[in-house]
Amino acid sequence: MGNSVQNITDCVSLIASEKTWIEGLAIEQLIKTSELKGMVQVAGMPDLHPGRGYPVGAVFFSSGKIYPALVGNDIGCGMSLWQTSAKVGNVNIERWVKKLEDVEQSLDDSWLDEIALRKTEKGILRSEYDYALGTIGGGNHFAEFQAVETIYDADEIDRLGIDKKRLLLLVHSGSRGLGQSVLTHHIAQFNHDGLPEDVPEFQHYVAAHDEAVKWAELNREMIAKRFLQAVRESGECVLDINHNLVVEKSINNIKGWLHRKGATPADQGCVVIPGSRGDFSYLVAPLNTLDAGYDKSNLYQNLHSLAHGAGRKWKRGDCQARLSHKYKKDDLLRTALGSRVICGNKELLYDEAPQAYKKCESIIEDLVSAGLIRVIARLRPVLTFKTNGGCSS
DNA sequence: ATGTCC
Repeated sequence: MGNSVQNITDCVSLIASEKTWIEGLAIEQLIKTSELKGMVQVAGMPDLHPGRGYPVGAVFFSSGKIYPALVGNDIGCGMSLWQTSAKVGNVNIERWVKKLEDVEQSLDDSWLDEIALRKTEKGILRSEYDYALGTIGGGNHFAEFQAVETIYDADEIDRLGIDKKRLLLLVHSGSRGLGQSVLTHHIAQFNHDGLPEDVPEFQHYVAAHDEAVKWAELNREMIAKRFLQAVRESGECVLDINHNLVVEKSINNIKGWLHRKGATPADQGCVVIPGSRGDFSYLVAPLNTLDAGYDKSNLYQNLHSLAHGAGRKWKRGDCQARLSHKYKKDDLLRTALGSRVICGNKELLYDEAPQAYKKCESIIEDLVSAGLIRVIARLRPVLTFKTNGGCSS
């Protein structure tokens, strides 16, 4: 395990083997973040890459104060995995492509009762962004139908209620404009400064944050339901995990705040670590402290977290220049794994191309050799939906 | 990341 955990400083660790390439700027950002007041320990995951000031694919544990800017605008962003009723061999993908034409519009009035009910059940009061419920958004967000390619742990697959003959639906989205508004409100008052636990704004932020997390969960639920309705199938949620949020946590007897910025929880059961749209995703089981032989010092180093994806290799905005000589727009609508891509936005088509990401397998290997996960299954992309919005030229 | 900025 030791060869996949690098101790950069006393309070900065990196869960990655020496052979995993990580951009220098991301490490610099990780170290800089560890120097914030009240910061106890930070950890980079193998998918670590630079963000705006702070790195993505990292977890930050602080004491006495929280840093909303570390969580960022997309509070509650995460992954939902749904089991669908569709049998893998029975699906005509091009027919589905046509059926998914309208899934980007606001949900129509037929959904109003269900939205009202689910908001009440989840305790969501805010309604300014209801028009965005059930929409994926841009960036790296997507909804992807996947087939179970290889099973490594059939018992766990059964426990999760997964039928390998049927397609899965993986939804990656967050709190859209709502989370953005929560961050903007904080920045307007405090810039990037943290909030000490004893100021009233601390509770205000935490309350707004927690509501945005629930809103993001409901957003993924509504996305899954509308996609299933569009292809005339049913489905059940297998798991839903947030990788962008701050939660209270005691680690090694220190009570503090765990900020996750693109870092999947390792303390909430099985999770999906998605590859790029042209790569496999992995269903994995985090190994917890109860597992024999688990080194407690290692638990501290990964701060109860795992990678949230394959990790960017190329910067957004660079990708079109790097790829357009070789791949025309239409070439990117199919992947090397034979999957189909829906994405009418040319910029996203290039920025989210598989070539812009590391191979997911290398991220998984690092987590396995660090002793942090066990692989349950490998999932193959069948149809990836990205936003059609924005420029389509 | 964002009914984003042009």
